[in-house]
Amino acid sequence: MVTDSRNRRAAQNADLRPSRGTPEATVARLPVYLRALTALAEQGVTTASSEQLATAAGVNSAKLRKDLSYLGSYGTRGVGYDVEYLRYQISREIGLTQDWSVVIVGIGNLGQALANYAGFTTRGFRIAALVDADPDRVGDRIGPHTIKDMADLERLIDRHEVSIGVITTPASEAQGVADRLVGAGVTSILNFAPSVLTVPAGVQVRKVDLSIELQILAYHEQRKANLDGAEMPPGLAAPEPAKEAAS
Amino acid sequence: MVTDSRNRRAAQNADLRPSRGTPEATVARLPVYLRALTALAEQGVTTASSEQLATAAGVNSAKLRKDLSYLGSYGTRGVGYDVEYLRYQISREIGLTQDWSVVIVGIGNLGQALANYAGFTTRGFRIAALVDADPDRVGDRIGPHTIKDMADLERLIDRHEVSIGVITTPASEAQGVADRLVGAGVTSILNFAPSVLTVPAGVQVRKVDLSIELQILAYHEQRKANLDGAEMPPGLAAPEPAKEAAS
DNA sequence: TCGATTTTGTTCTCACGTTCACAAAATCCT
DNA sequence: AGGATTTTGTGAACGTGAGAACAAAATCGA
Repeated sequence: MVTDSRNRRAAQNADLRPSRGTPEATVARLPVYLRALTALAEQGVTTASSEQLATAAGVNSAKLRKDLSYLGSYGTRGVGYDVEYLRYQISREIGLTQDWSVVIVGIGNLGQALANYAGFTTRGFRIAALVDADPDRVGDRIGPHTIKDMADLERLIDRHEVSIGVITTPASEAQGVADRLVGAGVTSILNFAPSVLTVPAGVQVRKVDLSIELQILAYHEQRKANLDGAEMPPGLAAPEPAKEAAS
Repeated sequence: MVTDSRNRRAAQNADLRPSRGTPEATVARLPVYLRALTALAEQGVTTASSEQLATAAGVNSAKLRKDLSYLGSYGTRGVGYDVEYLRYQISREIGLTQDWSVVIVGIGNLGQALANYAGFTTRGFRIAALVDADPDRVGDRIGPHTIKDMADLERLIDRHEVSIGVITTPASEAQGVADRLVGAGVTSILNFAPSVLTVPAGVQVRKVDLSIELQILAYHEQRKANLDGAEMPPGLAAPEPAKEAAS
């Protein structure tokens, strides 16, 4: 049955759930604002205008104001934002006023780096366990943590009420690990393995891919190089498609 | 001269520079397609439909087709895409048919992890140098590389024609390092330090921030938790703004 | 040869995100 | 007190991106 496509922009949910819709793009910037506020607080600044804040966060001030307006009216016209107060409000919005337990799966170079990473143990997150499949590594200590056996994954997740999993295994293992994490009750995954994860609806996955970032930079490098040298007219760049596939 | 009546959305720049504008969102997905194609090629698949490819890349097929159409018409209707041919075309578009020299600055845990990271040394990228400011670390070997002194940064960049710099220093050092990289001719930076970089126009910066990713996950976790438990009516969530700033 | 089938390339529409611009609110100064 | 000044919060315009839908091109089978 086709829902008649005529209620074009009608029935905006603007009536049903107005205030609880913070755009994704905004959510992604809130941590940046939080960091900027923390830096200002450490400098002893108690009040900041949207202009100051925007500069510190590397965005433009209109965007910052609009972003903050989704959380509520926490500024004072003619004055600016109270640094500590806004800091608390953003922390609360993100959910950093409570602690989140994190498990890191795959303690290779990257996993170790993350376990030691200062920003990781910032207030709000607690490393509940480091897990690896290699028996030789189990028992090794990384800072204050001991590497646990992969077999205990489900038990550890349950005992420490882990809701966030970080995958730093090889790509070939990532999907299997994700399945076990989800099966054990994890509902958010941060994936560093270069592989596409399939998870049930309701499970959040974010992906960090180092080689993709590099490739995006390479693309822009190449564009710059082409512009500098011979600016070739568009449409002539492609040579005749030889199209001899390796058979 | 404007033809009067009907050009509402007319005067699209579709006439001036049509072919050379690949959207950023598309560029960011090309590496994903490339990886999917490589995986298919390794399985011996020589031809793939947009549907297959899209599934492998974790996107929907209409988006994939539209993305590929920016590069040109490299598919065959009724058949699909030749895997090897498309792989080459995307590689060329991204700029992976040439080699890019990369310098990594700051060889702490993360820097070491990156230096060893397999995806990093994928075809297209070459680690030209590892650099650290700590004299104790200079001379240490990481795989096939030797850590060089920070003082030699400019010389190394020049000698190896480095165009891409990776910053894995503490946040406090990041801007200074960026300045030196740019001064020495680097035009693309991948920044892992949690700090906002200011660079001249024309220099590309991409940022990878682990704690931000975690915080975004936390936000969604909290939303899920709030929905499960007591769905509080919007507008009542905020307690009275106590607003006692630390004076 | 010609129709049936497959699958691409592209158009159109809608949703989302960004930026501008300005009224509303708060403070400051005379 | 009241006008000038500062700065927020937001409405509106604009631009980019996503997805549905379909015509055009290629193959296949009779």
